[in-house]
Amino acid sequence: MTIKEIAKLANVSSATVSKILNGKDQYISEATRQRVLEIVEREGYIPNAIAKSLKIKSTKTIGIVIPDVMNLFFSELARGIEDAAEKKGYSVILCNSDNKESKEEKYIQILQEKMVDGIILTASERSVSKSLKRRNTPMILLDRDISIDDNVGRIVVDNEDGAYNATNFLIDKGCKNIGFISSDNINKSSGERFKGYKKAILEKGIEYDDEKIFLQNYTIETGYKGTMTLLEETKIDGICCGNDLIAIGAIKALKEKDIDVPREVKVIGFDDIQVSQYMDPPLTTIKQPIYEMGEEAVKMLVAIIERKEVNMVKVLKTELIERGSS
Amino acid sequence: MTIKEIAKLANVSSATVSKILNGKDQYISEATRQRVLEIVEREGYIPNAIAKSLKIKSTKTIGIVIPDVMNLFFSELARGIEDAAEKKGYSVILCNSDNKESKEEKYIQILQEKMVDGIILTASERSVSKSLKRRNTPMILLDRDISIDDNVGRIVVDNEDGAYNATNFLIDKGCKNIGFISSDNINKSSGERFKGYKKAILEKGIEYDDEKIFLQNYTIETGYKGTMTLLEETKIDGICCGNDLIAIGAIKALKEKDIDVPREVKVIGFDDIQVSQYMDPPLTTIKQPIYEMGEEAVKMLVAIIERKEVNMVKVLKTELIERGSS
DNA sequence: ATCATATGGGTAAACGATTACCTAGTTAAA
DNA sequence: TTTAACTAGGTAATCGTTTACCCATATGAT
Repeated sequence: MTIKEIAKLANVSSATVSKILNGKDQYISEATRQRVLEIVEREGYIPNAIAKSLKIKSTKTIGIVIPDVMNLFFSELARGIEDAAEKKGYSVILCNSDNKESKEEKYIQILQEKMVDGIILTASERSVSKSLKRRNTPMILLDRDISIDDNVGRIVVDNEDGAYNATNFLIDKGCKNIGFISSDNINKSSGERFKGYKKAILEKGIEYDDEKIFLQNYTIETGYKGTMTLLEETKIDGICCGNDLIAIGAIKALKEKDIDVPREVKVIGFDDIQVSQYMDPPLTTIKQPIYEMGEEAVKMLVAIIERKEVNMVKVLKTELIERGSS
Repeated sequence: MTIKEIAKLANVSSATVSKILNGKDQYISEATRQRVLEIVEREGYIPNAIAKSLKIKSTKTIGIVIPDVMNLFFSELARGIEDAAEKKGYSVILCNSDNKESKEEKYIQILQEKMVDGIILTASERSVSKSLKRRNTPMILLDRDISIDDNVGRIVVDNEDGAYNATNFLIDKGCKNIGFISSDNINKSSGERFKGYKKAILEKGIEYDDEKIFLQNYTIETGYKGTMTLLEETKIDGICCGNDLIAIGAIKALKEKDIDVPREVKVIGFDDIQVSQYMDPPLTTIKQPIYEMGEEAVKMLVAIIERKEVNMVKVLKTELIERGSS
């Protein structure tokens, strides 16, 4: 079923059908309008958006590249993006990069071939210089900022401030030996959180101690391993975690060692992913407005696509959520 | 940059460029091949897949419609799908239906307009009759089976068997008063799990008691509310939960009531979502091969797209994972 | 010497929409 | 009565590929 066949059935030209279907029916009589619409309905005609896209040079589709939808943080981002996109009439193509630059580049290439109107990228750890250059598709960097001078939008959170507040919170609760477990800081957000941690302890006159730092990945396993390592090598009464998954792993390790949380060791996370509140003890954490970040990314991207004036960087605030783990 | 411009730069016709780019270069000299490829590289030419799709009538894209990517179960499904799709050269468009038939129908319409090669649907609770009829896009029903006679593929798990095993496990552990909390059973999978539960207790001579049943949603809240309700109205020493989220809510409620899990009340979940093992106590559950289900859905779908012979229904097995909650 | 086949490419018609421009009749204004 | 403007459509080029054919020339077989 094509628009031509519909046109034939209705005894009009395909132009007329097209105009009716697109609401450009100012100069179409109500009679033919109804007739055409009825035939469209009766025949179950489905417009071919591919053909349309080819002509109008817009696919009403955006691509998102994230490390892994199974990670609660990214799935919430994805959800925020999809919801906002749907409201604006866009579909979203989902790509999981597994934090691998190769997959990331491959996906960005494919997305451009598919002529997406824009791309939202939560970058893997290293910069993706090649595919990002000579790109003409609008792009937003979400959460993970990478240093490229290119013309991209950015949605980030004040990571340093968040970690600073987290650490201060632990200090105020009486902690004197605070560990820091996070992703290794070639990635910018983790680096900023580390800075916030350091700033807080130094300000309060606590000595910085390399042995209290464990940097690996943003995973539960890292939290577990990191805590076990810190426990062996040094004395701690508080752990500032780079994200909630790490905090979950940390608590698991502490429990196994029969160390009471929060009495003996206090733990604070970062992100406030959905399950955090259901952990035992419920996680105290620095809440990122994850869903909202996704939404903001879409808003900025669509504004760029529509060639509106926009501020190319938006920094969102974090918020400390006190629960049971500290 | 179009193929024609590349052709002009290389002093060949666009047909030649197209053939080279698509590996149909049997009758192209190595010299021109190299020359064209170099120009393509130098100019950063990106093929327009939209134009290609229009011509070859295939978009190498599939659509997935799930209730909510933020739900761990569905995000794992989505990941399984995306990974398998990528291996087969397909991209995936992600749609969240929020369990609403209206959104579901809207998305299915859009996906068809975008000429996806196939659709994977985890249906919302009620049947989506209208948009599923007169469809000519291949479709797989994943996890949630709905009764349509139409020509669709199906990937399901043996839900009845899983719940049967779960309940039997609780009985073998000594439970005599087993509650059942799940989604209300207009949706088929929950209905089957309920049947498995009932079958198990009746077989062991335990009387069926309506008061021990609480059916609402597949959410943490339902688990919490359901447990509180059962605790008030009746006596229980075991809870068979329709999924892990419910189990998480149940444990939360039991802890609040200072009831020890698993000593006083044993809890078993269903799904084995990622975080289950990190709960306290770690969840005993009926593991569904979630990721694999996503993969299988893609395999079946691609087989249908490529017009291969396939069995239109695949039933996967569950497995009991014993952890700390029972 | 002739014919068949392999080699290296080019021409142009699709694919299914959109839309700038055209036509022709009707109304209204001058 | 002429003309401008509005109404209700139609024509056909175009978007960027792919691919069924077509056309040479070269090579080999008979």
